[in-house]
Order: sequence, then C-alpha cells, then structure tokens
Amino acid sequence: MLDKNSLIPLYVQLENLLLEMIESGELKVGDIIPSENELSKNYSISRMTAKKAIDNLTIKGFLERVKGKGTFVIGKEKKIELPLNRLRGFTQKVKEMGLIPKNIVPILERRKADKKLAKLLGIDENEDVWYMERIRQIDDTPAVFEQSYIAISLLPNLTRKDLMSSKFEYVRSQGLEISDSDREISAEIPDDYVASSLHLKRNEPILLAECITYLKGGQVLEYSTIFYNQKKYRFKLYAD
Amino acid sequence: MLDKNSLIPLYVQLENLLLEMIESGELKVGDIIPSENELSKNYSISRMTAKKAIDNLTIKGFLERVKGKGTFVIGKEKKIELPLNRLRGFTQKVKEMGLIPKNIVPILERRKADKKLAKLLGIDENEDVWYMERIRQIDDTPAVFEQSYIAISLLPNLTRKDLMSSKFEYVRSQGLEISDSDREISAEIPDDYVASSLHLKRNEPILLAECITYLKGGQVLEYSTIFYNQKKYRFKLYAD
DNA sequence: GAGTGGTCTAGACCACGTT
DNA sequence: ACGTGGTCTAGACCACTCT
Repeated sequence: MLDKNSLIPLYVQLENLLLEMIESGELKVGDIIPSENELSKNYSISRMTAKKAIDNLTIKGFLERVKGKGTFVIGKEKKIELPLNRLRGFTQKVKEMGLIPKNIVPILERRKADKKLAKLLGIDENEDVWYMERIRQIDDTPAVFEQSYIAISLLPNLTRKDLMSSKFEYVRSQGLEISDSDREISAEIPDDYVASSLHLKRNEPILLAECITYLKGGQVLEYSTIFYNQKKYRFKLYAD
Repeated sequence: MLDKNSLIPLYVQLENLLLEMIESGELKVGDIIPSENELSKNYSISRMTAKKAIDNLTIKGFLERVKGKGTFVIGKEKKIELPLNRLRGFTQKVKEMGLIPKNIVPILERRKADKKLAKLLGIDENEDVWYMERIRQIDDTPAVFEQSYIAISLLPNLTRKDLMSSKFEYVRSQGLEISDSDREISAEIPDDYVASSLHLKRNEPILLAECITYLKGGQVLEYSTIFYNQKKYRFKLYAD
C-alpha cells in the first residue's frame, strides 16, 4: 500500500510498486496493467497521480501505452545488432540477416551554408550545400534517421536515387574515398519531427550522434546528425 | 497566443512557443522564464498545463528548474570531451586538462554469481564475484558511474584502494593484461539511485554502456554497466 | 455503450529560497 | 511574508478501441 504521509511522492511509491511487480514476475511482458481508474480506486489516489507514475515508467521503457486499449509491460529484447562505429556495411549486414533494408529520402535540397556550417565543412559562408534527410528502414521499421549537409561542390550531381541505395558507393563513384568520422554521442529526447520520423512517441529517449565525416586526405565530406531507434535495435561498439 | 480549439494540445503549443523564444534569442541562456503562475495567467491556461510544457522542455535539456527560485534557460555547452571507445587514459586525459580526477568507491562486496552473470563471465553459477560501484569525478563533479562484476578468482586480493586509483594498472600488477571491450550503447532514463549518484534529477536522459571486457587471450575480465553524465561532459567516438 | 488513455481545469497544501 | 516549483485532488470532456 501507499503511505500518504511519506516524504516520497505518491507517484514515486506507485512507480516502485509497479516495478516490483514487474521484477517479481507478477506482471509479465505483454501483460496489461491495471487501468488508471483501477489504480486510483485501489490505492485511493487521484487518477492524475496514477497517470504520472505510469507516464514515468513509460518514458523509462518499462511500459507502453495504447490509446483506447490499456497499458502493457514491454520487454527490452531488441533483436537486431547494428554497429555504432562503422561507416559502411549497414546494408550488407542487414541483408546477411535475411532482412530487407530500404532507404527513404524525404528531403534533398540546396541550401546556403551559414557561418557555423561553413566552418564545419571547411567552405565559405553562403556557399551552396546539399541538405538531405534519410530514413534507413529494416523490414519497414525505421532504424536510423539522418540529417546531413554536404558541399555541393563535392557532389554536384547528387540525386535522391543515389541516397536510396548506398551513399558510400555513390561517393566512391564520384572519385572520392570516405575515410573516417568523428562522432559525439548523446542521449536526447527528440523533437516531434524526429520522433515521428522514427515512429516513436513523445518523450522517448533516443541515441544521437553528431558526426563529421572525412575523406581520405583529411578533407571534410559531411556534417550529419544521426538518430538511432533503440526501441527495435541494439547499437554496439568496440573499445580498446 | 494559444489556440484552445486546435488539435495540438495546449502544452505542446506552449512548448513550441517557449522554444521559439529561446531560438530567437528573446530568452537567452541564463535567463529566468515566466513562472508557472504568470504563464497560466498570460495564456489563460491552468497552472498544471503550463507546468507540463515546462517539464517537457526540462527533460529535453532546454530548461532547468530550481525550487523556490524559478526556471532558467540552460546552455548546451559541455566543456570536457571524454572518449567512449577507449579503455584507458581517462585519468591521464583529465590531468592533461589541468583538472583533478578522483574515484569514489561506494561499494566493494562479495556476491554469488547468478546464472546470467556466470555465463557472461565464463564461470560457474554460485561462484564468488566482486560487485563494485565506482564514481569517477572530475573537480568534484561526477562524470561516470560504473557498476561492475569481476570473478574473485581473477583478482582475489582486490581492495577499495585499488579501485580508487587505476583499475587498469591494478589488473596489470596482478599479472593480467586488459585487451578490449564489447559495448552496447543506449539512451536511458536512469533510476533514482543512479541519478543521485551522478547528481542528476529524475527523468534526465543519460548514456548507458553495457560492457564485457576481455583480457589478452580472450578470457572475460568483467561485466559492467557504465552511466555517463552528459550534463557536464561530451562523449566522443571514432568511426571508420 | 463501456472502458481506456489524453487533455485540461481550478482549486489546495507543501518545502524551499529570497526579501 | 511572499513567490517559486512539487505534489495532489476531484472533477470534466474528448478520441479511440472493442464488443
């Protein structure tokens, strides 16, 4: 039961109580949990307080809410492993697993580089750049969402079609060779646009990489922000 | 102004409005934003609705709430860069920057390996293992929180003092050589214990690495979960 | 139509920090 | 004493799903 005189907020007490039920196996993966109305009645708290507890466990990845149906315990088994520190081989690795990769390119457009972007790409301010967005899907489930800038002078003939197959191969076909990439990794709550691109709900944490990718010789090819859908995939890394 | 008949919830409208103020420079880093009471009066919404908008922008890293004082716009400049895919050199890198590293070891205790842990470490179930927690601080600000398991048979004489200096060096002094580490990286909302260990508030997203560290020769040395405080530090990676 | 979660209101009391 | 954010209540209306 909950202690109304405790220093610990009621919604935190309820969170912990539900967590215990999950860890003890009383609530199993796939189970529906008591509704907000049931919880508020059973524990003599208001519905808003019960809702706050459930909301918190939802953003922590233990529960999933489905409108009109209820709230369910979800598992943390994400089947497919993808590398975080490899530039190539995404498509190939997916195919090896017998799955179908697909790239969607919602946007490919010309923009002018602002000061910050020009500095990152090693070009002049107001120089033309490509801005592109790409969603990498596996069996129609979005895995990765990329937003990327590349100097137009480097790839003057880029088309959406080139991005729908292998960007790596296209760059090579233009006589350039991708070398490596510096990345900053962080955990973020994405904005609504990114969240919907990856079919995620509001307030779900997500992996973000900000990348500078270099050509052989050290020239900057592209600046990109990459969002990873960890709801369905595991992202692996090798350290030494 | 807000549109009460819109399909977009009022708190989302207010979120976007506050974000525009931040991006336009109307609200600058360090500024206090209008209080919940002011917002609810100015936009003719209830205080709970204003609060929800502010709460969401807080977990997204744009605002910081201070009890008794108000809500402030925070910057995203995190000064110190730390590597995500390097096993050694943390202490040295910090010292190079003229900062003082310190390791706190709240827990070092014997436990029995359960089935899952035994399999990960390549030992028998119920064999003795060390369980240790370590907080790596830089100038008294927690940067990394580690929870780790090591078979006692590998390091029978381990003490808290050994962990307060360099774990890497201690392992070497025992005639073992650390080789590399497989890591799974994810974005999580930490539980209250981890959050308070890193001096973070509830519901702030955090980087998590689950690691298997190997000795030269391929034997498993340790299984660890490492939490990174991205509030104060940037975590970098190199991809090729 | 009944139940669910999503949003919203208009109050209330509290702990905290500033004045 | 006052204003702040933190919690909590007891209602309300809505859109959605299932039957």
